Amino acid sequence: MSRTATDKPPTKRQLAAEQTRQKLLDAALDNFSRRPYAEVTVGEIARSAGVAHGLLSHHFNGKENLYAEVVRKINGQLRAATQITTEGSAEARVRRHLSAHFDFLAAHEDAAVNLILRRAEATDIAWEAFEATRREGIRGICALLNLDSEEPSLQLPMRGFVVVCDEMALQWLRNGRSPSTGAMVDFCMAFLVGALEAAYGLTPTRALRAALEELRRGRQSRPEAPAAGR
Amino acid sequence: MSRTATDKPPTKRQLAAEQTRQKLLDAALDNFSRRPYAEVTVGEIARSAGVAHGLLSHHFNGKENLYAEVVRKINGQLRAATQITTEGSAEARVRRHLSAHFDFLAAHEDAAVNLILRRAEATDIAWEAFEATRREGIRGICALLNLDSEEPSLQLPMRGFVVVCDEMALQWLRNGRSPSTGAMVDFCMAFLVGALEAAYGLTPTRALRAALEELRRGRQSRPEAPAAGR
Amino acid sequence: MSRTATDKPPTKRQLAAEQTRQKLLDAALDNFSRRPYAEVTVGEIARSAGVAHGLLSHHFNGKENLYAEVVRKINGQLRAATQITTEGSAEARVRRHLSAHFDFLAAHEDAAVNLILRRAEATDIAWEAFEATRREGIRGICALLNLDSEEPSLQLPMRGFVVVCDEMALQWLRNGRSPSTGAMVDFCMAFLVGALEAAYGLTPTRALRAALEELRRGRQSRPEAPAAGR
Amino acid sequence: MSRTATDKPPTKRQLAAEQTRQKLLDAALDNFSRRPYAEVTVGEIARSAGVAHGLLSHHFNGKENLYAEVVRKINGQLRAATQITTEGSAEARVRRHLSAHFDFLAAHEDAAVNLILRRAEATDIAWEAFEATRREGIRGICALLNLDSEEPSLQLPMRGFVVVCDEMALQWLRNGRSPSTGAMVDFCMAFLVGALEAAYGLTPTRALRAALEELRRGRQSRPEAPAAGR
DNA sequence: GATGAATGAGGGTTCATTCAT
DNA sequence: TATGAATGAACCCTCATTCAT
Repeated sequence: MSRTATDKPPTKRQLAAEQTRQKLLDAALDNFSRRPYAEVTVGEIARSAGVAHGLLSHHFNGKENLYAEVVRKINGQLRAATQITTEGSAEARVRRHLSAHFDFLAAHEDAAVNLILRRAEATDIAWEAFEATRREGIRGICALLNLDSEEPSLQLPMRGFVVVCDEMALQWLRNGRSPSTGAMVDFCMAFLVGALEAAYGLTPTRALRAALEELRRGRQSRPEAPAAGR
Repeated sequence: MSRTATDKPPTKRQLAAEQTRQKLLDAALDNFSRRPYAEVTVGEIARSAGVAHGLLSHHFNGKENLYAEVVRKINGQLRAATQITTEGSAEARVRRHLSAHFDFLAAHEDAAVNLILRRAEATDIAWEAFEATRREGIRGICALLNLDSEEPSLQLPMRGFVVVCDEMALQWLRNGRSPSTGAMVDFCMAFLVGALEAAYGLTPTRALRAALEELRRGRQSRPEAPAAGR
Repeated sequence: MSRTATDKPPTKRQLAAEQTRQKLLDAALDNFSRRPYAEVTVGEIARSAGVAHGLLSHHFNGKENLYAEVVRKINGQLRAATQITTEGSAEARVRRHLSAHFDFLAAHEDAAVNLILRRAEATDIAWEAFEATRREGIRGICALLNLDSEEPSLQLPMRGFVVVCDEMALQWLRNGRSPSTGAMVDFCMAFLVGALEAAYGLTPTRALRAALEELRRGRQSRPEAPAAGR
Repeated sequence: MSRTATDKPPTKRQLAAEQTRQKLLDAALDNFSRRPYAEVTVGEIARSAGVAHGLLSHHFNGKENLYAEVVRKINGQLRAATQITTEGSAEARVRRHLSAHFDFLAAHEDAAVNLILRRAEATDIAWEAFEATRREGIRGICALLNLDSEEPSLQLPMRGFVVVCDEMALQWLRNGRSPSTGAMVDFCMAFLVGALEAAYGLTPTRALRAALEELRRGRQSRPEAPAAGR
């Protein structure tokens, strides 16, 4: 499917075909961002892309697969955008991660609402793509906190956490991005603590305790935020 | 829906009509519980109900409205099922509320998954119904904690809270209802604290502090749960 | 599906619906008579019938079924047209039967060519209809000759016989119906003798011998036909 | 097909092209043997052949022509396979011819059913190929019997004869090749007599009488077969 | 000669809704 | 109120063919 290292250099035609594929993908991203799956027709997508609608099946083997590809694409972009540097404390890095997350969503509002935050079921095949994004999000946060994202007791709480971030982001976008990104991050951090405590309540591990203390320490060093529970 | 305050006793025809309406509503609830909106046809619903499909438009003015009605119905049932007695502490009552919530979801699994937890957008008109449920859920929790659900600083965190409960419930149902309802409630309570702290972080009100202390008090009296933040 | 004796008299609407059904059926018969299955579109049929094309699926559940219905219809007509009186010798009755057969084919030339003589496979479901016609044809001839059409040794020869009649009829229609119907019948009779002798060769039964003698007797009493094998 | 009498030795490219052509032709024969014309796509054929589907139009000028070519090819093979030696009486040679016919059909069952016996109309251009086969078959039999296959009075009966052989062969293949080839040949011979008598009935020529006597003589010398008309 | 990307007409079917009965 | 025949827009997909490379 993808060209390997031993491939001959792509010919002009292959290049053109790839371009067409991208045009279709972009057009689909655009359309699916604005209207629900069922309301977007392949004809519209092809028209947006300026190509014959038959090409859609040629390149993507049907509307469903194209949709899934779109979801994968936007989520890949999200993942790339939330890769953050390793500087600073874990808490600081989580904050930067979340901040980048919100920035990305704000920069791709339509796509964010319809292809990231609201996981419209659409179709089985796309569902997989949604799930992958979610798992990836959890893995990212866990890594920053030195937690094992596969740990069973973390599954539910972390899922809850990412979902809470998404839902709040959704409302935030609807509200015209108020309150500030910083406040949104604060909210998320509070929920993150809640999530970890939930997990800790079920199975109190050393790693969890360390992560929680890390988060608390970070919070205290930010004087504008009230000390927890005091 | 229509009969006014001057109500004459309903004629036989009105009675029969109401029965037909209910048959359609029940059939629709059943069908929409099992398949996404777009995959359910009015023909199927009418067939399930054993009536002519033309009646669907007659009684509900179209598929969309019927769907919204279905969402309203199931959510009304949910609301009724989570009305709890006023005994005990606020914390205890919140727990009972959540417990009842999970029980209801477990008892109506299909409907829960498709009509409550996953707010398939479906259509603008149904979206309203989903939103109403969510608002109602928030109001319920707030009332138990003596909080004003209209308070702006509570909007986002509380939305996050209900959403987190729903998402975890969704996974829980998928997992065959493991872990126990009690553990699920614990999870939710931890997130509730997180939500309130998030709100308190933004605008520290007396009511919030009281609610938080209430929750902490409750938690301490349940020795198996670890003390917060230690 | 069909109304039974206890049915209430059909309402006007049922009557109208049945009329529509017939219009569709007639239009389909006409179209399928002129062009092969694959070249006839449902749109054309509906247009010919002067109704919406959606009705085609409504009444017949798809093009394939409509086609099969058409085949059944024309073959039913053929069967009706070849019911002959019981007067005369067996040989005379067979001749009348064949004569009627040719007359019918000539009167419905297009349909005959495409829906009777050339059993375009079209589709599994239509194949059944073609087969039924053939079986019926065999049964008819056998009955006239006091033969058991289920007799295994008769299967192949009789199949061959009806097929030979059909093929010759096809050429006959192509030739502008020359030679005369009488000559065509003579041809068929000769093949019928061939068929029965083939069967007799394999399993010489009394019934077969009787039938053969019957045919020979008939032939001798028609002086213009040459005595066999002299 | 193209290279003329002045033939230079074929270049490598011509050779390769011819190979491609053959690959395509073989793949097409295989595919058309298994599914009706309309259900076979050029893409499948090209894939089977392992070449680009564009080549199909290049080499054969379209699907229809390729199909006709396939019919010609298989029928050419059939013709070759039924060339028999000149030993023995006319009757014996006819039998050998028919025997070879059945053997070939059995050895190429799929192709036989779909490309020889059942003359699916497919398309005008293929029809010609089917007709040619049929004419050739008639000519072959006539030659063995010293009959002029162009004789008008023979047209219809002989057509009937070959068609009867084909139809019985079709059933025979469906029945798992029962009864034996010998019995099938017997059947055919009986029909051949029927055909010739039909022709003789219309126009009693010396050649026909000779042929009939030849066949009868052959039959008598095969004691297990009952004498005709006794 | 060979490739396969591109075309786009054309297909059959589904389905929510309407409306005469 | 109930029926279900009728409508026809809209859908996605298939596919033979073309043609630049």
